[in-house]
Amino acid sequence: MSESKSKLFNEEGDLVVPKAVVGRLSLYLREVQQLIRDGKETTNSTELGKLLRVTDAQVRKDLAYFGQFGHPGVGYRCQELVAAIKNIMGTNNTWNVALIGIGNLGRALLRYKGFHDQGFQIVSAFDVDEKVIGTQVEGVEVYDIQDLSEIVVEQGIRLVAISVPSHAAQTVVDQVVQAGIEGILNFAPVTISVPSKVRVIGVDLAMELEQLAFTVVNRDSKS
Amino acid sequence: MSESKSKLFNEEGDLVVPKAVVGRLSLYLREVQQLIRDGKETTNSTELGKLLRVTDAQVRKDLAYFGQFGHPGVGYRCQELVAAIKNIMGTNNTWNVALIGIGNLGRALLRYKGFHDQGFQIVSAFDVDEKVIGTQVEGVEVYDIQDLSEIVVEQGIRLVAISVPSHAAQTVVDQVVQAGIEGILNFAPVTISVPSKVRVIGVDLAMELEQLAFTVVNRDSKS
DNA sequence: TAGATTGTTAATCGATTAACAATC
DNA sequence: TAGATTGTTAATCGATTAACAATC
Repeated sequence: MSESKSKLFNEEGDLVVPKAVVGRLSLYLREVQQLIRDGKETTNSTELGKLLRVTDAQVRKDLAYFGQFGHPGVGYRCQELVAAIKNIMGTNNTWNVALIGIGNLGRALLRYKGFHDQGFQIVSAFDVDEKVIGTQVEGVEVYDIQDLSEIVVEQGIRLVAISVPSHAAQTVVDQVVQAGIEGILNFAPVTISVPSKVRVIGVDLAMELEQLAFTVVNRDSKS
Repeated sequence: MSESKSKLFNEEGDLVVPKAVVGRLSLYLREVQQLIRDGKETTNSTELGKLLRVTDAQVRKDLAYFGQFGHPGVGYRCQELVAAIKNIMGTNNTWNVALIGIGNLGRALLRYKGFHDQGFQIVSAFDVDEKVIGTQVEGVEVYDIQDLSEIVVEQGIRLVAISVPSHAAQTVVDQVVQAGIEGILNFAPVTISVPSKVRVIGVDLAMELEQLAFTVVNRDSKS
């Protein structure tokens, strides 16, 4: 029954949830996971609002886009809410991820422990450099990027992280798209072109510093 | 004369530019820099809009928050526009940045070439591990974090990047704030508390993958 | 039951877009 | 001059907030 997702989409098949809401959903998840570590059983929209610096109404509205997870008079049970948000984000099961580009950043990503806890596992790595192809980095095999299509199918990989030099990014993206990848996390500081069916999120580290510089230079009176 | 910035602030001293505009400003900068590399002398709001997938009206309005950089009938001269945006972002001069936490990610950030081009230089690194204190990584000296206040003054450092384990993040942040740092780029996947005068931008890599997973799972009909 | 807190509607606020006179 | 494109105003659209009946 295709009705199960009906609230998230309108008649034209467009996602009806504001993009900002999805961003906050990840933040709610992170905070509630922290509350659980702190030993809390339940939370509520006021508490979550304070943690994220949004209003309580915003918290309730954000969550209500996806269903009814709260208990009037009680609040939200932490474990329940975590399960619900993971379900929405699609991270209740682990995603196999491929890493493309074994430079400095790529190696750091391979060693990064934070992915696993949130349901992501880098299961294979790819490069063009013959010196690294065939080796293992952090227990992850490095393959020739030419073998991408094959390995992707073999290992059920739907997402890739790309950490190649900017000049190589579009070529790699084309290969990745060709291999049937559905989502790309792009660390190269360039805009890449993909068919509309493929999702892209770009992370530009220099740009983040730039945004920080702006907020420091154009500081206003309050937070 | 405090009138020079008057357009960006209202009577209460609050920044009057939508946050989303500042984000796009960095994207305009990146695109125009690319256009220059491609040999283009001028661009216009229609072209920039297509590159960023926003309307031409949005481009003109965004830039107009900060002044008049365009030439009716001509468009925007690329070099001029780059200079103008760098001026707005505060990156027309180089920022000295300190890196805190020399783990996997920290080392990758030290080696990352992309910062320099956008006006950022990591001039010193800090850790608590005696084994790395006193060594150099990529030509950058690693200091004891206890020496932070001293070095920060010495080297004119106003921004730091923090890549320490989550459990250490808040302690490090407190030290950083104590040392008079004005802006923090936080790679630890936790919310940190700072006085309102200090700016923070958080980069949570697992969260980015999570956002990507969401867009893949809840794919709508169009881009 | 009384108190707390949700989910949801209506009102408010802010951001985007369309349109066009001014300019080169 | 005719054509192109800006900067800006007004109209539209979308997101946030306030308020409250429903619920535990």
